[in-house]
Amino acid sequence: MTKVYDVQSIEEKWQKKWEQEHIYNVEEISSGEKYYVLEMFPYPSGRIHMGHVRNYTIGDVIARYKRTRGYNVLHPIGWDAFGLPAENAAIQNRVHPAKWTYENISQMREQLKRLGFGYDWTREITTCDPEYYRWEQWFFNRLYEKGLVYKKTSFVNWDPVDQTVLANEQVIDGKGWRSGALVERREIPQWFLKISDYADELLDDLVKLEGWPEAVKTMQYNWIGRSFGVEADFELKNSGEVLRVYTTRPDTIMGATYLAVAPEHPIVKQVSDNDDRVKSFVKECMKTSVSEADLETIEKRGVPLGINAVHPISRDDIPVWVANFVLMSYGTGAVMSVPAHDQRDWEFAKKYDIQIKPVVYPADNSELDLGKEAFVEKGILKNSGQFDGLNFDQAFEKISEYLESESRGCKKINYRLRDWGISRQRYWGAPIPIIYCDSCGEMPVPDEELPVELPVDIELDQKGIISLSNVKEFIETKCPKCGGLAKRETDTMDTFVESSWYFLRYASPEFNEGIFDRKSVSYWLPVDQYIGGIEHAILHLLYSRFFTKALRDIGMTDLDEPFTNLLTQGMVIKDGVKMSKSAGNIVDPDEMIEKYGADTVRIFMLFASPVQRDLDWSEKGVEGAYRFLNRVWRIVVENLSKIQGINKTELDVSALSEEEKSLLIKVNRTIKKVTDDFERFQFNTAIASIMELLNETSKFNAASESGLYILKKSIFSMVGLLFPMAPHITEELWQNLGNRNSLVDSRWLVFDQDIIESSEINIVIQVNGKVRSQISVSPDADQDFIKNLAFEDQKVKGYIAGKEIKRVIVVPKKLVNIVV
RNA sequence: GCCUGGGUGGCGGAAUAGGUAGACGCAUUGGACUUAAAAUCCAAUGGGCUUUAUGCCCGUGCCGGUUCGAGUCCGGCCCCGGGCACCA
Repeated sequence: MTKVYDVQSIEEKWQKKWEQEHIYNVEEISSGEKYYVLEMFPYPSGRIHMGHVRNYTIGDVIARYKRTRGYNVLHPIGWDAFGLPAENAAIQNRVHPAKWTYENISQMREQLKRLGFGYDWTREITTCDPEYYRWEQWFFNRLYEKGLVYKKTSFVNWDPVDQTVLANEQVIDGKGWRSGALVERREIPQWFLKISDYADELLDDLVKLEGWPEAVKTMQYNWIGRSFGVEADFELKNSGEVLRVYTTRPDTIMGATYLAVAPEHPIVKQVSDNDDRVKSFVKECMKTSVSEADLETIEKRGVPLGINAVHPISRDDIPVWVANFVLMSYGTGAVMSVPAHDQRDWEFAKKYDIQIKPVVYPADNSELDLGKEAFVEKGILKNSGQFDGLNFDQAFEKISEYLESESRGCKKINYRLRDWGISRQRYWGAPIPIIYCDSCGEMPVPDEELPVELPVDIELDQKGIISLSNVKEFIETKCPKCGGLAKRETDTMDTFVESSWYFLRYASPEFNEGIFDRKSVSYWLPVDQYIGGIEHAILHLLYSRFFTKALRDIGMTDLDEPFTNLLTQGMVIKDGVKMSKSAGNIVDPDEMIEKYGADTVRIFMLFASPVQRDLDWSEKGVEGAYRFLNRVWRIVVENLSKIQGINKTELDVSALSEEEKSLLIKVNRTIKKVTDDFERFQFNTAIASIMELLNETSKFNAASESGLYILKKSIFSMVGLLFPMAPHITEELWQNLGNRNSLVDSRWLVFDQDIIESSEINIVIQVNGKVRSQISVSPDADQDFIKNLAFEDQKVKGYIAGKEIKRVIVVPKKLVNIVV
């Protein structure tokens, strides 16, 4: 064994060995339990970044730990390979997206291997491979058959100079990122998946996800946003048409003093043709991006449409406005505005001098002051005719009943969740398998003609842009029904479609008779532990849940939910901001590996911060991790010859010296602590406690055979506990310690509870809640005994002398508090 | 704007069910070893006070509350991060 910890050769040696022995490849076996641990697969952007390193280190530790606990562990990896950056690279570097993507993949694959992650590489998936997206197209057809696919128009960001659709990310301060032109909203036909059909189940099943963070569940709950309200019809005076509004506060309906509709609402068009003011306002409203954050932060503005509507209950005339804060995509695209009881309506009414009519009063009879803000709480109705005196619940019932009896409204459940628009006017994506025939209409591509392959063998144009709408050979096809000339859909699918089912494909990645082998999926799924960034809390996870349920409903699986447990990791921060190319604060993992080794980088990542929280990058911290592993190396080197011959199996604990006993207890406590921490994924404190054990072991002087045995046990324990986090150095040490087996297939360490409980425990004595003294007692000392000891304590006596003792609180095994 | 998470020494963080605030690491300072440096090892390290002690007081973003006892629970505020449906 070398004196020096030779990082590079050790890591290379073990990586080679693991790969040669295919040690991480797994199969379905009938005995024992399976465990499927999965990290969110990477987008092949070029090189691995620290965020990946963190994510995959956490996953690798869990996979290795579970394997030592006897599970049959599936730990796969793949590539989320379609997406926008590949097209940007094409434009910037004139390189074909496919070439760029595959080159990135091979580079990143090597980087992952260099970090020592134990993946089953035989299951590697690449989503831009036709053998992958073929099944996605097949699934699209099933959804189409079930009526879960439909086409409608919706808005996109349009760059009027570049004549292209822009992603929200490409709109900066309302302008196209390359052209700098003011972005417009443009309405185009697009394909949608009816996720709204699953809104109730997606919402109600959240309670079943006990292994998910509350924050993620709350965010999904609010995102789906089920609300109970009322739809009410306001008749338009000019046309007799009905304007339907949705409200969750029907109790305030008598206070409605105007209606507001979205700029895209059909009735606006009728007016804007003859009203220049409305026309220019609507045009103005179209000059924003489609992102909700932008819409919600712009100044609230509106103009009157010049038409009135009849209130469905009071029959009063109220004016109709068009306003930029009303969303066409939510409810009916029209709202009744009650300035007295809604803050946004209040501000709008103040701005445009519209009447404010209070109809709900505080239940405690306190005064209603609408001078500064709206009164938005629920209360008692007044000025509401027949509904006066009712509270919210009563008013909700009576008013909806009344509207229903007059055929002017009804109760309605609404969702904030919108259907999923999957059309992208982009090249680098999976083609949507639809054919348009002039005589037969639109239809899906028959299953036997799948995959509809994305043509890869095409040239970039002068700007580096590729568009499917220019590829004649792709577009022109024949109609599956009549055989006549027909055209293919040129939109591709949102890349979220690929990532919504990849975790199922890992169960049988080579299967070519279907989307997956049912047998394999029922063995491996659900994913026992899913790990990824908190930024995916809503979209990716919600879409994956939707796909899983839809696959179940077409009879492909029995799964209700894809991910049993979810761990959301924080970001990697440097100098106060997220580590990213755009911030210019990237630290290349390869450089760190070269300098300190993969084990050091892994240990730092795990030690610097708890997994759910953001992690501050610090090279000083990396050096600390490196020092720690060097100390581990050295303690083995220095003691190797001493402990080699020790084969003791029985220990007489009562005959041990204090020092020996103390280390023995520490070893057992550390095993317990690290085990508990691993179960909770608290790797930072697990490492801290191994460091404590190392500190105590370094000070230890083995003076007897028992002492040497305890020293050996401590060293073996440290190596075993560190293995899932630092696999290379521990395998090397393990072998040098005379073991023949690999730690990969070893069993997790056990601790002896009796030894842990054999030491005395510390009891804190407080007087009036302040710590004044401490005593040491055996763990089974009873309360009265501890109480008496506390009162006899010299320091305590000084604090309680001459004072009346009001109360004594004894918390077993913790403290005594004397209140005087 | 809406939804959501966070704020503890010089720094990263610990305190698992309301019970010793600051484990472990980094940095800094002093010492040992060395011709010297690096590496390593040992020690000190939240702030203040003076009577220098087995001492006292303050201290977990801010204000208030509950409790024998609050970093932890409750109410109100401030600041920072994540998401907002075409970045992935």
